[in-house]
Amino acid sequence: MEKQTITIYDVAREAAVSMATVSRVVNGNPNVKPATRKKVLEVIDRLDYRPNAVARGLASKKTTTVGVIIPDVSNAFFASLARGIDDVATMYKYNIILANSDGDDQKEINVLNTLLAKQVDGVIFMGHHLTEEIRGEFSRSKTPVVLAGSIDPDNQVGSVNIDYKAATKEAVIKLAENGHQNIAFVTGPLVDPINGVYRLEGYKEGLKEKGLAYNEGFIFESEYTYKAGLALYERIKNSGATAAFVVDDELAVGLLNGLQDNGVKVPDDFEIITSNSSLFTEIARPRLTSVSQPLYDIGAVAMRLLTKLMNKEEIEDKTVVLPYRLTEKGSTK
Amino acid sequence: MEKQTITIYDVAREAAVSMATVSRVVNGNPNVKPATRKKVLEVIDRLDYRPNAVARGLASKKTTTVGVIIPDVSNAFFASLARGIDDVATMYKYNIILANSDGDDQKEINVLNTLLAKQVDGVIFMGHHLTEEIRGEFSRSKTPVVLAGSIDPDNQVGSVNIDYKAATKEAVIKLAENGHQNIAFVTGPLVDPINGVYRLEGYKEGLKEKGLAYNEGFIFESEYTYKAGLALYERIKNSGATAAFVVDDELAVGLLNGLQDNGVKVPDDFEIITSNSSLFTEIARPRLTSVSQPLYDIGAVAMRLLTKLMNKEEIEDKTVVLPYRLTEKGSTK
DNA sequence: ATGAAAGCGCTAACAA
DNA sequence: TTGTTAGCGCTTTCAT
Repeated sequence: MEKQTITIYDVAREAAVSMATVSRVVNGNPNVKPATRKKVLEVIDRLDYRPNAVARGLASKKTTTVGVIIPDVSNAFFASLARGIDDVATMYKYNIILANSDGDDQKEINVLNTLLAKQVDGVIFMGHHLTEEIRGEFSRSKTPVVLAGSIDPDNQVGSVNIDYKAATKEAVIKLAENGHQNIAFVTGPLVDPINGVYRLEGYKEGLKEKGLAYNEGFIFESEYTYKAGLALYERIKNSGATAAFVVDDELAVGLLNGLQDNGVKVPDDFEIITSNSSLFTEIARPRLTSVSQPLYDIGAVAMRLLTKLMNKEEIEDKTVVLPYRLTEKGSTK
Repeated sequence: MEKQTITIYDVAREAAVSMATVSRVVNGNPNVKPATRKKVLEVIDRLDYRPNAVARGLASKKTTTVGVIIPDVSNAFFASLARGIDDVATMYKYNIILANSDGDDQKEINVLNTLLAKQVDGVIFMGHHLTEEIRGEFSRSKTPVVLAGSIDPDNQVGSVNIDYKAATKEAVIKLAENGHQNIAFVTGPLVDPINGVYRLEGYKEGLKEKGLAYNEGFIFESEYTYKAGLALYERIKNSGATAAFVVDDELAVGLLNGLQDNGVKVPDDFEIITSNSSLFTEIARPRLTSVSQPLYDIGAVAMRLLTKLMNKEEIEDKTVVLPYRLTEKGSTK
């Protein structure tokens, strides 16, 4: 025969109190006489009672779980964000349902719908490009949403990012000041406004500030992979570029190895600035100069913001911009 | 005023059928007249009805979510497993609650309990060392558990791994055959039976097979971090070792860089075989020869096994051993 | 093929 | 301080 599950009713009976009282002690409600509380706790312990969170969720309309939509956990960039999210979630007694989307529009929609069906109290979204459709879903549902490392062009939902434009501008200026005239912009998909709008603007402004002309031939759109970076060597070399700002570390390490495997000296013959200061930037030889984004913190702050939203607290500004730094290592002079 | 949530009851009323019928069409039960089904679907569409998974979970005692306990998502090794898990979970209509434990015994227990409270249908556990306490919790609850990349000494729960002993033995033999007499075993915590029992045995057997003596001075226990690897250089050099088998890629790259930064040529003066064939082994120069563990597959197979357990299917063998390969790259001759 | 009705285990008024 | 009693939204017998 099946092991019978212990319910709040069993505890109430054994402790000779009402369910309401048991519920109160379980939930730490102060309106319980210490003696009663003690008695109830004793029974709970004796029966090994574990409150059923699903029943609680149905009754209270709160699940204490949040949905996290991530392109790919096995990507170091997003994994760092995810870790920050989970740590803060745990801190506030939430759990996260983690769902990979591969950045695919349809998967994002599907997964969002199943998360909402599961009554998550909030959603953290990471993705490259917010489609109209998903933004529609966001605004249609009353579940709070926060973007982590992703941008909503018109700030309907909360978001946490760095100032991509300023960071890129600073990096480009540095390369220009090191004497480079031909600076490549090695980027991920330009449909992502982080690349196609903010970073690209920063790149152009940086050039302009140093009196350099913008030239489309120096824009290299690519996947965010090591292999793509390796493969880029040939094209970049042919373009005549002598330095590059790269938006992703895997990509940058690929480019670095592509250059070095072909006898190009870094930083002597070619300088590189990359973007996330991940472990890759430490491992590479030379180590890569990089824009340091506080990835963990972006996740952590996004989750913290979400707790406030879920709590219906007043928010000063739902659009958070975290600081970045330019960390100089060995791939620049 | 609040937007009223649409329930199954609303749909039933509008469609002039019973809740039971609506439930049947939502769940694809064939016992519904096509005309009725059509009518109901129409209303569902019109009202934009979304079934509440929490209510469903309470009524059906199934949540279609599984708990995943992971030491650290931002570790590339575990992230790969997690990705495999999620992909298969999605395939079988499950979601995963992902919880980081840092390999901390107490956190593991806590998180397991909250997962069980949330009525997950199953649990996938990744961790270095199964404490008695957590094994007790596993056997006490009737929720199925599968270990991914972790070993249960007495196979109470399901698990998916590679043959660590054979892999290590093979690697050590290869190093011995390349002429090395002093082969270091660079390992993570030996309390983890994967290291302290299986790999260590493989190491010893490999030495024995090649007529080499075992010497404790060649065992280096370390954290799984790049920094720890870098720091190991000095000790390993002083030990007189001229080759190393390393159980973790980050650690191995650290050691590699430590050696090379100090002028030791790899593989000419020192050979290295590492263990996970992660991207790090590609990025390093020279690229690292490695035991290739199918990380994604370990996760995927673990999740697949869990679906069978949750489904109460008969399992031939709950202890799955996946194949590994020794992939030769540049850090061996 | 369809409906009625009893839960699932808990929270949250409201009363007392 | 404690108890009574409706639900929360759905699934699932059991009838019909």
